[in-house]
Amino acid sequence: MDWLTIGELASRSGVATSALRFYETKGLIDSERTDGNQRRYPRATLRRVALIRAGQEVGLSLSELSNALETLPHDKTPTKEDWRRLSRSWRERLDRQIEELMGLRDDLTDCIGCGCLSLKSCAIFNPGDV
Amino acid sequence: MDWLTIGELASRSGVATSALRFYETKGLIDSERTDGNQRRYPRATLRRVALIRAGQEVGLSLSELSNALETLPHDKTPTKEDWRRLSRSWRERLDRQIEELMGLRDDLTDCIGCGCLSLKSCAIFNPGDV
DNA sequence: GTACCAGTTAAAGTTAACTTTAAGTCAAGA
DNA sequence: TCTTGACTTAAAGTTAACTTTAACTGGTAC
Repeated sequence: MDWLTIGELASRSGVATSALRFYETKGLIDSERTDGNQRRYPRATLRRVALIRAGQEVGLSLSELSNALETLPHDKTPTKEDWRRLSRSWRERLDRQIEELMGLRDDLTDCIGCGCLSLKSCAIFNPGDV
Repeated sequence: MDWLTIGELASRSGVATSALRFYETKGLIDSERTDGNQRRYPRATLRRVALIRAGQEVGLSLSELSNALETLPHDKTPTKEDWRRLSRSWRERLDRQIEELMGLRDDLTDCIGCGCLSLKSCAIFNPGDV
């Protein structure tokens, strides 16, 4: 197995070293140390970091990600089942998010059409569907 | 014209009084004062606050909103043209956001289908389309 | 051996969007 | 008059997700 320094991991993942250290304090990733106390990451960490960034895109917080990734192995490739489970739940989340934004867009479109200067009847102005 | 106290504005808009005062420090809304130094808001502020919340939903920051609202009258209903301009630009923003999320969802769907354990070829793992 | 870059740590700083706190004022009801 | 409850302010606190800083160590090129 070949190991990555924090600088290598940073440049390959596009995530700053400071962020990687930060992730480590949060338990999202972990590392071995050399004799000189430097971090060395297994290759699988590259994937793990990519997952973290993808998860953030989906709108997950680091602590939610921490829970989600808890079930995945730190030092090797996750199984198909691991990945299937994760990606399915993220997809559902994305679906909900898109749903929500599209609803808002529809409301907005209606408003453009109608001029929508009535506070009482406008969907945008009455988010709780009053 | 009848005026709203900060408490009334808060309960009608669903925004905390502390947030309303905060908005005022940011110049997003403004108020008159009574002899006893209490804030009184014109009715139009209700709409303005609703616009702020809607804008936030669309993903705008308060400072972006501050710019967007700068062109609107503080103390009366915006004209159709004011509103048309605003809602159109917000709609475009929403379109882009939805576009982006749908792209991510497609990638994710592909990944579910393929098991997607290859770091090299996976769209999720290679956000920059590598 | 000396320069220099990559790495180490703990602690403080950053930004957004508020909330909380503390200490005080004002208006209305019993 | 006394007591609430709604209001006022400035200043400090909160949370997330990091970044920056300062002071130090380790490894490599010349």
